[in-house]
Amino acid sequence: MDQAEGRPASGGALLRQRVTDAITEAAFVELAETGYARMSMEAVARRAGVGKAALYRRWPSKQAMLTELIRDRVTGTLPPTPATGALHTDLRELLASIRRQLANPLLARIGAGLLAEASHDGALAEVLHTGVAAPRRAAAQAMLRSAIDRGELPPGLDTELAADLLIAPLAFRMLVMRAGSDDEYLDALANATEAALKAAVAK
Amino acid sequence: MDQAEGRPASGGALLRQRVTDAITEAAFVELAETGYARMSMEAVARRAGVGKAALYRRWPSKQAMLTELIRDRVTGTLPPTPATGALHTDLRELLASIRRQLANPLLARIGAGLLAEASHDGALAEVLHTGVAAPRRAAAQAMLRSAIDRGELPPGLDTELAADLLIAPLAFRMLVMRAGSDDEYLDALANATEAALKAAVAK
Amino acid sequence: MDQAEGRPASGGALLRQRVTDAITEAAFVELAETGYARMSMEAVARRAGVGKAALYRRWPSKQAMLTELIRDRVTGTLPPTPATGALHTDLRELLASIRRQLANPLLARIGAGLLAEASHDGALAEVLHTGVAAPRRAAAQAMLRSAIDRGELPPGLDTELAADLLIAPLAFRMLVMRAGSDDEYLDALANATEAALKAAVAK
Amino acid sequence: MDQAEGRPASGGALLRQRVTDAITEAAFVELAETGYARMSMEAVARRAGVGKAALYRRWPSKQAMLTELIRDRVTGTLPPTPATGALHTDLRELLASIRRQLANPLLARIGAGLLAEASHDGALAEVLHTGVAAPRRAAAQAMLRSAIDRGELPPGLDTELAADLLIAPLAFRMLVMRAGSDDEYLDALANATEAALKAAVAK
DNA sequence: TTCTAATCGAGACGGTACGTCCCGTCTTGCC
DNA sequence: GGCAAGACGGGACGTACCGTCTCGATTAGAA
Repeated sequence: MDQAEGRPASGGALLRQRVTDAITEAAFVELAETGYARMSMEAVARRAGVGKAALYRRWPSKQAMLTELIRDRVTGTLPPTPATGALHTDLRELLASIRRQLANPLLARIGAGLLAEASHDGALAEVLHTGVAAPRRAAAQAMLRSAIDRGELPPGLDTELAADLLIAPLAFRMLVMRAGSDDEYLDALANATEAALKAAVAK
Repeated sequence: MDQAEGRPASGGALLRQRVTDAITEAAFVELAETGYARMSMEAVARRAGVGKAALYRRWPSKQAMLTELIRDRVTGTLPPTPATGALHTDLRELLASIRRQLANPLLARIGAGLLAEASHDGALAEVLHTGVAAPRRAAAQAMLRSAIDRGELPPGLDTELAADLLIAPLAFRMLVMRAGSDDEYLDALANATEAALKAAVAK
Repeated sequence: MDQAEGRPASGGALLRQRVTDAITEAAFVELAETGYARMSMEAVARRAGVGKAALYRRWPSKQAMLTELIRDRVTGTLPPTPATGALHTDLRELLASIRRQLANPLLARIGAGLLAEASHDGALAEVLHTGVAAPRRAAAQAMLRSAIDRGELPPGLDTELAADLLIAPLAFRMLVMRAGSDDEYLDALANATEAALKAAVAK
Repeated sequence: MDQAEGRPASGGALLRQRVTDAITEAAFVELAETGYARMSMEAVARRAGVGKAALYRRWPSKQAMLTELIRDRVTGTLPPTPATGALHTDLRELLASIRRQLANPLLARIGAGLLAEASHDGALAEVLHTGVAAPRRAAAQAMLRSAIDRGELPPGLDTELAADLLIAPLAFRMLVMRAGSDDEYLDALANATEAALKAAVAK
């Protein structure tokens, strides 16, 4: 799944970067146009001006290609963890950051398909979990720990639950309900979430 | 899309209920086994012991069939709105009810696929919104209004936001993160949500 | 294959003649329009304003229906055997008669299909042989016997061969080659055939 | 319809001869077993061990495939024109040659179907006319011209009519009547035909 | 610089599923 | 019981992709 580089072998040749790039580019365009499930390898190859074999030389299957492409695109673009020095402003900033990320048009088009595929494709599920969800949860939890250190939140805070409270309402609204959220909504949500966090102590 | 009943004037022939039932049954089994996107009409027909034409006589396409099947299965199974007389117990009961619904194994298998398909299929999106989401939100909001009437929540409550706070954390966790939730999680979540609701006043 | 009439049975009812007629009429129109092999029972029923079952109540299959229809239409329409009192004029008249029959537009459309079907359908082959070919050969042979009696042809004439010589050139030309034949052609053919017949003595 | 050879400019892929051969082989077996009209592309593909797409890559439809297959099989197998130096022996030899060709078991099975299809399919009609009928008529007419040059036939011979007289009786008997013909029949037919030819002068 | 082997574009390959049409049978309710 | 209408199981039609394979024509590392 990662043979896109390398091969110092004997008389051989390497997979050419230009080709890989053309495929990647074409694949994201196709993804955006037709969605995760409907995208066809033939269309990607055609758009990239490339033979189908060039795709299958790089990835063993359509799923694997998409999984890797998603991973590479999505990983490493983690926005900075808010650190304003106060829980309420940190919170408000985190919500704005989440909104910004979820408003990405590609994500809007293929996000749901990604989650659907992940139910059947362990590799993709893993990518999404460790590449997307985990770092964001970790950032949120770091933010919460700062607040605990500052005394803004009780030391007994259940950070697992707290991360859900922080992320879920906005993520669910945008990803699943496909509803928008204006600044007022975020303000109100920040207030409510702050209250929730203060009550989120483990038993 | 709903011609399974009704009479085209005179002398005509009706779609037979037994066949419709066999197809419906087979379709759900296939859905559970292979998921929303991978399911094949041929497999459904084969399993139902039916010709492919019997499917296409009822629905114009695979998408239409699935959309209608989902609608019929999912609509009308609305659990009762909690009405214990106290916000906290209502809340706890609603969370338990949501967990029960989301634990449905069929839903677990095809829920994500459904959401993915809905991004590209307006009819399905509509079905999911008006058939699934809207009644549940309405029930949650009715519950909240009772609490307002009893003075447990402020009259200025933003019920739109409040519904998100009620439903999203658990739904997101189970549907998207595919994580479980034990009774302790629900207890703690109920506490935190109650606090959030009390702070969820519109600006 | 012959149940189109009859059935004085117990409390039953008879197949209605009006329906049979409508089907027959429609079948010939469809035959003429789409040919023997392409004709569809659904189209016949539709055109006749009749249920498909009405067809299958009368005939066990598409082939059987066509076979019987062809038989009924084609049998009994035998033109009179020429008897002018002289071989040459008899001959010329017979050729004109053959040309007239083969110029039938329905025959032109479905004749070849009929022959093709007959290769795979013994019943149809039988119908065509005993209903169409045999009586015409018999008439030709009667004509030849008159000529022998008059001394215009030798008594040792091979009437089997002679019938081929009489019928085949024109029939092959029109039926298989789908070529026309004007009066001059028929005149010349009559001359040549007369010469051939005089030489057609069995060894 | 003929792209089985040739190169589409550069880098492309060719239809593989082995596959084409397997399909051709399978198609003729199926043709012989089930006839022209009943033959199915799925059965051909199955028997050839080939995907249906391999067929449709070569020919746009079932009809086109059969038309081309027939053309290729039937064209170029023209037997030599008799040239014994005497009309009577030429004639006898030509009849024997016709009998030999029409006794081909494949032809016996699908010949009629071919003619039937030709009524509805101009391409096939053309193939049969220019590929099968025309060269044979031309050969017969060449044979007749030699006889004229030798003085065995009158210079005013109507060669169009003469070709009919030569070919039709035997062809009609075998192809349409599906009757056999022994050597005695051919001897007698040769005698009669020779007499007919001598009388076949244009008006 | 020449050799040489893997990569390249193109697209054919065996398959599977799509949605359509027709076969011959069966079902429904009316006459 | 026949009738019109048309649903039924089945099977072939011709199309679109899947992932693999084949073909000459590059192309770049090793000699």
